[in-house]
Amino acid sequence: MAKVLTKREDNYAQWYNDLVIKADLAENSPVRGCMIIKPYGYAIWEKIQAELDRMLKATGHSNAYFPLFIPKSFFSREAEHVKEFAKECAIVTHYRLKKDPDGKGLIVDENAKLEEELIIRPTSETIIWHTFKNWIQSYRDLPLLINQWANVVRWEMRTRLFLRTSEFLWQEGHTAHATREEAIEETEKIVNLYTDFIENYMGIPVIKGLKSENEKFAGAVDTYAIETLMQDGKALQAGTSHFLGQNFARAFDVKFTDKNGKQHLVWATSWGVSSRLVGALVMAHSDDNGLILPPNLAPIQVVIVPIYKGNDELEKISGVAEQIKENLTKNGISVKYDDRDTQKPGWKFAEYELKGVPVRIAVGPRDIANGTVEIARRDILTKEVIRQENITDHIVNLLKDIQAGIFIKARKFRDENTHKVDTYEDFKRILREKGGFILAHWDGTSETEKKISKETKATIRCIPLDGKQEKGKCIYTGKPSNKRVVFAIAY
RNA sequence: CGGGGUGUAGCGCAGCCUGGUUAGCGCGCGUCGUUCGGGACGACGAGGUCGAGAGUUCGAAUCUCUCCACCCCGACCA
Repeated sequence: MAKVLTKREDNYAQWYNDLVIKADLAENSPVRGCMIIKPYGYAIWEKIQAELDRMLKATGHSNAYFPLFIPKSFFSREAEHVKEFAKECAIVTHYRLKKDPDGKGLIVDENAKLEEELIIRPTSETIIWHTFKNWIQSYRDLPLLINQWANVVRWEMRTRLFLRTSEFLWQEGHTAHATREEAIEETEKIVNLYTDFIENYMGIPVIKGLKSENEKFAGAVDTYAIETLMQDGKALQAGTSHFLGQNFARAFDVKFTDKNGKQHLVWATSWGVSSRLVGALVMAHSDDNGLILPPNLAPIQVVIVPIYKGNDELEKISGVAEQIKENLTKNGISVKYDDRDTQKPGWKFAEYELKGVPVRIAVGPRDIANGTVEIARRDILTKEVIRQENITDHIVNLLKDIQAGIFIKARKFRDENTHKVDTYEDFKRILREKGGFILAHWDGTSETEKKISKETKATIRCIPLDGKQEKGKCIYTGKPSNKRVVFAIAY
């Protein structure tokens, strides 16, 4: 037993760290707060990317690329924006090094100071809106629907692999529209697109909603968010979509001429999901034996492990295994046949379990004699023996079952850990004893929200979009409220 | 930036308090043999500027001082 994980119930945070490292997803880098994403972890990110990219293109968005560096002056243009991001920016001040005259190392060449410092993008609204000014003149140029896949840097105090790192990978969409209604429609379209992706590909149920004033994006009129619940009862924001109103158009003077020759400021949105989703995927489904990956995002969906003594046996087994692999591959399934003789079967079983491969097929001498294979599913750890001739259909259906089962299990967990409370005492008790999402009435003021968050660490995750209107009293102030909001302790 | 802690082989650690041959252990790694249906076993082997610098001493991983790095807890956050 080489790679044992901390048990979730002993220390959930440690379990997560162990898992990310032992499943070869990522490791810490020499640079504080930054991670090295290893091939297996990156393969998951690539699956996420590929599907989202397809969905975004299908809804009319085009990819482009904007610079990593943003002139400092761009930042000051939008007041709210600068206020929020100023405290976590990395800044480039010089462009040259020179030999240290006193030693062997290198030092910054003070003669190579930049006239205007460059900020490493924490997000790209400013440089994009600076550019959009030149791209947009007429209503004929609208809507403008741009996405970019990029890295960004936010100088974080405390970091955790995938969940919060100083540098992370994401996609950021930036759109411009002629009307307010159209921009809001775009903002909502993206929230729904993210929801579709996270529920149907990642297998994680979400709550869609609006952010409160305190929690919304700096520079946005409204922020829509999708919130997910992790196995330890903490919430994780999985994606955001912002209706920016005319704030950035005003700051960067982006106007268009309408059909009647009149000039108007354009309406904007921006939205993104990040490599944090990999962390969500790990925390939402996995168990004490390792990762559990939904088939739709698993880099390897099926692994075939031969069990043999000697080359004669291996040859026979390989004949069967290669045939199975070929048939599955024809059905669009990604299969790995692991015939390495450097590792034992038991070692391979444990390794693929740790890495969350949804289905394992074992083929040994008994199977050759009987015309069977052994099939093990990762999510519920069951094994069955089936006839070789039925295998392709069986696996196709099994992968569908696993995908559905993972989602149903996560949804059941989410539902069981969502509580309605009507008093502040119950609120604190549930938070302490169970965690999870708490649906409670709130008087709508930032002041109350801040007090609750200071006293309990719980924040308003969102004001649900599909929440029913319901008369009630704020759990903190007793003032009237007509809708419950979602509270939780969040990542 | 406050409060706590840790730096010894690729990884995880012991040794330090009470200085003394050649600095140990587990995992991992290499070779050979037996194994192979849930992380095999045995034998042999390779691998170290003990975070850095200065000091005390006949002698420092061990004592003293300075510096550096990282981790955990708080304030910030996708």
